[in-house]
Amino acid sequence: MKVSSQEEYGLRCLVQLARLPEGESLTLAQMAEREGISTANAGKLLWILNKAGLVQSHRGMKGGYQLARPSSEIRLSEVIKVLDEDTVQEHCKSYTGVMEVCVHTGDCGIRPVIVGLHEIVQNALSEITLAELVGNEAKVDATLHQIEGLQTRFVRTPKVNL
Amino acid sequence: MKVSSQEEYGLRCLVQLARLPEGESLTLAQMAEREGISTANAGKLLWILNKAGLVQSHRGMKGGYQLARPSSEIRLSEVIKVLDEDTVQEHCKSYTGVMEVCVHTGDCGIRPVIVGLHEIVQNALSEITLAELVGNEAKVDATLHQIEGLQTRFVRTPKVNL
DNA sequence: AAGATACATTACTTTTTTGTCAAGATTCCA
DNA sequence: TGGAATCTTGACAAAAAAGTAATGTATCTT
Repeated sequence: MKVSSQEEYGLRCLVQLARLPEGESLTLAQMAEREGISTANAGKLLWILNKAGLVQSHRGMKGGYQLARPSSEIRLSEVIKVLDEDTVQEHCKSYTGVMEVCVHTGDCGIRPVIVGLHEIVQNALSEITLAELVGNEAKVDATLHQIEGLQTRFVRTPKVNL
Repeated sequence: MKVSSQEEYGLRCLVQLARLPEGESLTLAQMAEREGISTANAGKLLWILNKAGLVQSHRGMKGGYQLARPSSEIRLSEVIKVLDEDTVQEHCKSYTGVMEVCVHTGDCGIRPVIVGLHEIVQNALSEITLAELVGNEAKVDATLHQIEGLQTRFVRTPKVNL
């Protein structure tokens, strides 16, 4: 279970855009330099993000990329989903598909782990927006640890008073 | 963010072993057949699991593999960690290492996402043991959804009466 | 002790994922 | 209008992961 290169760099590019003052944009060359990746690679990533409607591009001089929506309206769950869509398709037509080919019949116990894990991750990521990632390490850290903390607490003690 | 092939098949092999009556074992050939993978591949997976101390092997006739501990004492968090250890090393010397090479200085907001995600996943997996995966889809599903449910509920409503 | 069975280990092949290149299309500016 | 800047796109190359093969070593049975 790991974050792919494409996910990581793609997310970083979006954070760069989220940092910009209203109305400004970044060219591929600028983006590449800021993230320490090649221009070609940045081009590919931004192309994916553009196709998915997360960023808007403009060609020619004065061209570049900017976010398609305010950073506070872009959740990480959406970002990650877009960035590994291609990959996920293959492993087995997304996690549901795993099962149709799976040698385990029905009641095997593994299916819910795979599917459930995916849900848990999406769930956690849906609590964070791009805006929260902008120059704000402490805050994000707190958000995530709040999730983890509660999780641990309540799960380990099945019945709690609500 | 996806479950690698090695993680999935490795886990499946362990579940096969967990299903066995006390004292019995499975050979590579049996394991391979039951999971629909090649014997060579099963050999590699079991070798990793053996090195990590999760299973015990015995050679020669009457040989095979069995769990090194009762299935109720093997948590999925440990299993997954063992199965992608090699892979994780490379991406950037485990998630902490990412940062030493990272072009982002200190307060970038991305680090806690990567690290935090990893923690959340480990956390969820540490709540499940191999024993719970044995022929018991409904139960695992409930466990995981309980985690997710609580998570969503509490995080979305920042202040709750406890 | 010999031979058969089964794991151990390393090197190699194939497939998948990443990353690069190059030719084309659009936009801006003079 | 022409040229420079910049994104677009598909083909290609390199690196990583997954899977296979082959040779070696331990254990059991007779």
